[in-house]
Amino acid sequence: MRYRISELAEKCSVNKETIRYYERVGLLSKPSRTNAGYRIYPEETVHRMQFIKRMQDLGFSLAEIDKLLGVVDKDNERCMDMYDFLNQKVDEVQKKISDFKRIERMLINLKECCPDEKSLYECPIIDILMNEEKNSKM
Amino acid sequence: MRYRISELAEKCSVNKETIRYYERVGLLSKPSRTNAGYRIYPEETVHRMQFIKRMQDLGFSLAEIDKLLGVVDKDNERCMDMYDFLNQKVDEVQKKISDFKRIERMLINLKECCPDEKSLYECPIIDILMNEEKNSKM
DNA sequence: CTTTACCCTGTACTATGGTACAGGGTTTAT
DNA sequence: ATAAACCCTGTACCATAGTACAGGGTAAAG
Repeated sequence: MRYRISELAEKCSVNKETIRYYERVGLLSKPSRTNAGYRIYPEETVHRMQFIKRMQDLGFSLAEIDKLLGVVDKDNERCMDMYDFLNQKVDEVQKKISDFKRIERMLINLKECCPDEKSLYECPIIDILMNEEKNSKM
Repeated sequence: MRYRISELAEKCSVNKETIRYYERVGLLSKPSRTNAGYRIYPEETVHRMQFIKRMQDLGFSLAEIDKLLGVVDKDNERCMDMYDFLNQKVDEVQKKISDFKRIERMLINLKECCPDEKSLYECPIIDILMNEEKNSKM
C-alpha cells in the first residue's frame, strides 16, 4: 500500500502539515514523488509515524525520538554514544513509572473525595499529598 | 522559614523568572511583600513548587496542574467537574504506565545490542519494534 | 473542458513554557 | 557612604512543536 500525504495523515491521525514538518526537521526522510512532485509514502512510514506519536505521547522530544530512529535508519552519527543515551533514558523511564504509580494513587484518592461524582469541595488527602512532597527527596 | 524569591528559586532548582512567571499565570498566588515590595514566600510554596515540578516532569501541562491545585486552594471554579477530569487523568496515567513499561523493555533490549557499550551499529530487535507498532492498535 | 479536490513551496503565525534584559529602587558588607 | 548584590516592573525574546495561509500547479469526476 502506498499513500499520498493526506492519506498518510488520515491513517496516522495527524495533520498533513505535521508530516511535511517532520520531513523538514529530518524525522521522516524525503519520500519518493510522482511525476508531478506529489509525495508518495510506503506502509513503513505509517509504522514510523505511529512510533513517533507513541514516544511523543510519553514525553520524548522530537530530538530524542530522532536519536532513537538513528537505530532504525542504521545511521552511524545518531548511533554514537547510544549506550549512554539508552542508559539515561532507561533511568528516566523507570523513575517516571514509579512517579506515575504514585500519581495514579493520588488521583484515585482524590476521585473518592468527589461527593456527587461531579465536583470536589474538600479533600483531607490533599494535605497528605503536600506532605508527601515535603518528605520526599527530589 | 520564609524565603526571598532567589532563595525559593535556589531551593526549588528553578529560575527566579519562572517563579514570577508562575505568579503571572496564576499557579502561585500573589505572595506577601516587604515594605520595599520584595516577595516573601512561606515554606508551603516550596512544596507547591515541588508538586508542580513533579507533575510537569510527568508531562502534565501547567493548565492541568493548575486545575489539580484548585483542590489544594479549595477553589470552587477549578473544582467544577473535577470527577470527570480525574477519571480522564487516571485513564491517561494508566495507559502511560503500560506504555512506559513497553518502552522500558525496548530500551533495555536496544542497550544489549550495543557491542562495546558505546554505540550501536545493528540491532535485529528494532525490526521487532516496528512490527510491534504495526500490530498494536493505537 | 471545467470545476472541485488535491498537491506543491514558502513564509508567517500560534501556543506553551519559559528566559533575558533594561531601567530603576533597596540592602548589606566594607 | 558607596559598591555589590539583591529586588521590582515591563517588555522582548527564545525553543519546541506545530498550524495556517498565499499563490500556483495537477488530477479526476461530471
